[in-house]
Amino acid sequence: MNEDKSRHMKGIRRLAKHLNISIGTVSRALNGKPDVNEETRKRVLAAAVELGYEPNQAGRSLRKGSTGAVGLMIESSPETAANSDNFFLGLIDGLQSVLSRQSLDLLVLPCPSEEDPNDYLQRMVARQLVDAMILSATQHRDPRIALLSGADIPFVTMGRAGFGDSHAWIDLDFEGVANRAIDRLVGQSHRRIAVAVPPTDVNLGSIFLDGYKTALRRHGLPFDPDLVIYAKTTEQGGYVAGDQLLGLSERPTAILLVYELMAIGLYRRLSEAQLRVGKDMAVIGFRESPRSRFLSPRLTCFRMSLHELGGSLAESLLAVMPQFQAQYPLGAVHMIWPMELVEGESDGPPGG
Amino acid sequence: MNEDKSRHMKGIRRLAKHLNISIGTVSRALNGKPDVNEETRKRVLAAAVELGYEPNQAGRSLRKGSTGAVGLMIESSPETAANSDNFFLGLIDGLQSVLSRQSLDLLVLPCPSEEDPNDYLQRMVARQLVDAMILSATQHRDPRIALLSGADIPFVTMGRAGFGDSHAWIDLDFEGVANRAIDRLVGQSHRRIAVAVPPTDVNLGSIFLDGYKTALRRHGLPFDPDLVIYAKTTEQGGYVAGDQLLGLSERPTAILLVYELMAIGLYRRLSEAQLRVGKDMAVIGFRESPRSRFLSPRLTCFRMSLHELGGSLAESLLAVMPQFQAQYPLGAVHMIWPMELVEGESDGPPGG
DNA sequence: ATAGTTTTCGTAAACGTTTACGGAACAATT
DNA sequence: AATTGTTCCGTAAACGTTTACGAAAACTAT
Repeated sequence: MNEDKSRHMKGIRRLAKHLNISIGTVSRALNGKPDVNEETRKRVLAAAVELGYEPNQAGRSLRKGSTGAVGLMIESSPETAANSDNFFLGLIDGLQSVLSRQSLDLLVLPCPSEEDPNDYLQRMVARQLVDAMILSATQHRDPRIALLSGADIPFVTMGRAGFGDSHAWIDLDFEGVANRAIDRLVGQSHRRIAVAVPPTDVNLGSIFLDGYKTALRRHGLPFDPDLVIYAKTTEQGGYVAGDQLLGLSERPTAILLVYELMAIGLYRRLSEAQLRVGKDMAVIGFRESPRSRFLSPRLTCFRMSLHELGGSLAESLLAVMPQFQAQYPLGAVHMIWPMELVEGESDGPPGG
Repeated sequence: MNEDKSRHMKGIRRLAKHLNISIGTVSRALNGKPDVNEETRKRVLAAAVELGYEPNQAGRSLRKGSTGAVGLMIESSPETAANSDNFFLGLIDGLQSVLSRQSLDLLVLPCPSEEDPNDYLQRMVARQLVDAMILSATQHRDPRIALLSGADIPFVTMGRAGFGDSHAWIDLDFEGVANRAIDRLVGQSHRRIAVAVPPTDVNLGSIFLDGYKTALRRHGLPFDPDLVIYAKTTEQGGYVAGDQLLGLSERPTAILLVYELMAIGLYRRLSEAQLRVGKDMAVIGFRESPRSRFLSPRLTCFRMSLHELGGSLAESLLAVMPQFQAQYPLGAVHMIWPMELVEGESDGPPGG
């Protein structure tokens, strides 16, 4: 060929020169357009790998108006870092497994802790480096939702937001977990059951609390506000939750944690008070982690597949992206993600 | 103004029409170029916020050949998810704090577990959506390094790679930690000290092991290959490391963990064997986490600031980016990140 | 052989920026 | 008044793609 002439060129132009055809044809060949001879398409594809050609994303998305990437916004503050733990990495893997089937790339967009999440999201959206967004850790009445709706960019949120919630979302089954945990504890003849939640402005806390209350009511048990312990969803939070638990005048015999991570701190605080977890105090956690199986005693908690959750999240995102609605005709999905009880040794009848 | 006429336009053109000036001037005003009247610059800036203008990234980077973003490549396999824990989120926050000062954005690029990391990196680089890369979890002789060097894209790695290592890197002080841990244990009159490392093809393992060996030699203690336990760096890995430990004919009195996470599994295994951590078996971990303070007994381990590490990583990246070498004239930094001992209750003289 | 159809390809415009270049306006110097 | 310099701004080309359009070529059917 005339590699001599194509040597100094770049991009698709180089490829075209190399093959002695026009750049239009090269582009069509690479993009699987129908009006190109199969023979030449083969030659183009072969030359592409030979020359290591990859289309320039800037040029492509400038012309197409779409980027072939979706964004996952996370917050990287030390606070979230402690909480979210390995949650995101598991989720990401599930997201990719579905997105890659549509040759969509995932970009994780971490909002700096110094910047306002709204400003950050606004900037990212305006820059148009993704076609759609996944929002994690949505707060009650999260303003980011209005922003994305207004900008008319497809998105899905991990977590309800408490509006009419007409947008697509998936949320964990906080009510179900609270219900089944109470059922189990009451079945073990516990009567005074505490619950640890983050401050109620966090969405998940109030939902969990609602589940807790209705479950108590269902069993004819009174709701005692003293038994609601507000604490951070960290190891440290679990420890201070333990503090508060021990300080109660009429000590409960069981406690429900909205975050599995808190168990570590709680375990320590209880052992400092010479209380045996599972005997003197029943503990049930929320989401299972590799950790919970290796605590002693093993933590009773609820299992879910992060990978599958990520997959469903991706599918529900595709369902609101115009390009993919033919393949994923689901509409805006609203989904409560089911969780499965994992029996440990951290609960049991009061008094052992 | 003639908003009527500018209504239907987009981008910088809209702004220009709105102000009745040329798009060239608008662009220069926004980019802080000197040849623009301060008066008009003010008007442009004001109009930009008024109309909520954000430059289109595709157009900009197509023209400039740079994107204003740097990438952090991570791997999202379930394996890494378990290991890396909250490592990345902490790191990211530190990275951002420095990068944002240069108005650089950070894009986290998670390699799907199904895709070959090299192919993925190649794709991302070729797409030109970042100006520079940060590689995490570099392996021994990591081929990604050759790839980036060849593509002539600035990068820095988190972890040595064992080549000549002429590229910029920062790595944790595995030798120092191993040395000081051994010093401490020997000072507590331990003589048989085990060490748990991942399979040696992982870079950090062999370095840690080297530090362990030289420290033993320094104290005139023999190196016994039986005391090197190969295990995964997870809770599960800590548990099976405990298994192996207990199975040794001549049981050591102390063990050194290359990963703090393993402590949870090890604690459990030891308690199952009725051994008291810190009395019957001294345990020293590697990197401190919020967790280690709430284990009982508290884990003796080594502390570092993820935030500062991220900051240094970002600075050393800027130092190899041509655009910023004036401000960060460091050259290619090779840095061993220092760590500080945190005394817990998990070690002590043999026999309590 | 002609007209119509299909297949295949080249041409050129467009996407939204940035920037080299040159020109206009004005001030300062001779 | 002519020259030089400075300040500011508009024009237009470029970046690497994709794609609407039309034309040439190759069939098909009359």
